[in-house]
Amino acid sequence: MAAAATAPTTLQYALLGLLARRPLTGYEILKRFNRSVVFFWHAKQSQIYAELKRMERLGLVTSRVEVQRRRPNRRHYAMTPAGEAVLRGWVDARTPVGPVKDEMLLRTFFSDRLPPAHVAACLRRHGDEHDRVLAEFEAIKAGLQARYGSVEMTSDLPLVFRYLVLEQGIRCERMYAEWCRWAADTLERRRARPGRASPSPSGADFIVTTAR
Amino acid sequence: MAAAATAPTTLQYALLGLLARRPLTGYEILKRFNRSVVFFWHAKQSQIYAELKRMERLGLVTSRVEVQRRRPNRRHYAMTPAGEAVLRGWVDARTPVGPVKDEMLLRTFFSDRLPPAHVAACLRRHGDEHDRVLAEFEAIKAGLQARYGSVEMTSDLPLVFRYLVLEQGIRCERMYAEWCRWAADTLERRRARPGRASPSPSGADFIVTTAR
DNA sequence: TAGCTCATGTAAGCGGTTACATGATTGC
DNA sequence: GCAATCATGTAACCGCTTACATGAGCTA
Repeated sequence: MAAAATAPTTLQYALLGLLARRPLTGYEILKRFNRSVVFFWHAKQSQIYAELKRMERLGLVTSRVEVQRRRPNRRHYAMTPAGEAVLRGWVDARTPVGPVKDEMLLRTFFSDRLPPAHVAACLRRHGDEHDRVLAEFEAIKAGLQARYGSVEMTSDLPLVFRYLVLEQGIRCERMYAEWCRWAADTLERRRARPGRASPSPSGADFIVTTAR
Repeated sequence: MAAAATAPTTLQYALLGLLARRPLTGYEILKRFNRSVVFFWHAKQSQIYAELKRMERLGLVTSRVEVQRRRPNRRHYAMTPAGEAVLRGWVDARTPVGPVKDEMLLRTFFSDRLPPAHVAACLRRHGDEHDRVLAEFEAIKAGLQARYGSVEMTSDLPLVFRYLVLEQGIRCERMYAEWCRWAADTLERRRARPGRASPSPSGADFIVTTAR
């Protein structure tokens, strides 16, 4: 039951969260992870199995092997009291507004050497991608509502939280798709105008004003 | 001029993008990076310096040292034709809709063991954080507009692209802040109702329907 | 006198991806 | 017969963070 000297990783919290309701095998954790958590926190199979092992060494979970005859053996994991304490502490903590990594924005930022009409077309294609994801999310929402009723109606608390994060996904995809279209429109509207190469400031950077 | 066997990393594209206009010293690259690119692609100083070295070995950039008397020596980097080709190829490529990592959503997803009123309060606090960032971005936009005119008006193409990505940041922060408030409202509205612990489905996961 | 700017680098370590290995069972 | 499912693991590698080192000059 060696106490964790270093702060747990986010993935550990995710796995503890999945184990919070009841014990699961590694494979079950993997499957559930890929059907729920993966939409907002991704990890590969190899990392998940490795992390579970590590968590056992840290005393956050315990495990036992079940021997099966016609199937590969499987390992059952259960959360320890220490694990539960860690999970509770984390859920209750503040979330920092972490730094962004968005390759599309980076690409757009450096797209001034391409013909604007072409960039506009790329933006529209990207917007279509987000529309597709959006449609997927909305289908999931519709499915949930059909089975269990709306957020307001259900008496199932965990379900409510699933609704909340799902809604964030929907809003995020919608926002991104709309931005793509708006950006494409803006570029194309400009095309009608003069639109010379680069006369004025340009060397100036993103930040121009404000404290800090 | 050894050709790159492995695909360049995104950070390399970012650095090439900064070098595209004119040669810069490592320190200048670092400063510009932290005033523009960092808003949508972050990297630490140590990584940037190391990456520039690596890019020179790969033939994407060249460098020469300038000896200074009253200041530390500095290294000037310039993009090679190979680097320019790599950059052009990348800018013109498709962007995949990369996987998400959002600790706030993960935390919310597993918040069913906390009192809903408390979770609502956390969500509001988080929303305030995003409001703060939003205000910062809008101040930057206002500053740009005051100096160089609106997106529609400027004849400076690179500036247009700065406007575009800035707008995405603004929309993203606004969306997030609004979602936080909506989620908090939803939880609080539920509190008035019965709101039992967990009778019905719960074990069911995120995905309930749809193809794939 | 303290602390910031200029200016570049190295080293340890971790989080995460890619890829590989195994092999019976079940469904089309 | 072919593919997918079940079920767990290891090993190499890479991107990135953290931390440290240096030291002159300028500004409050």
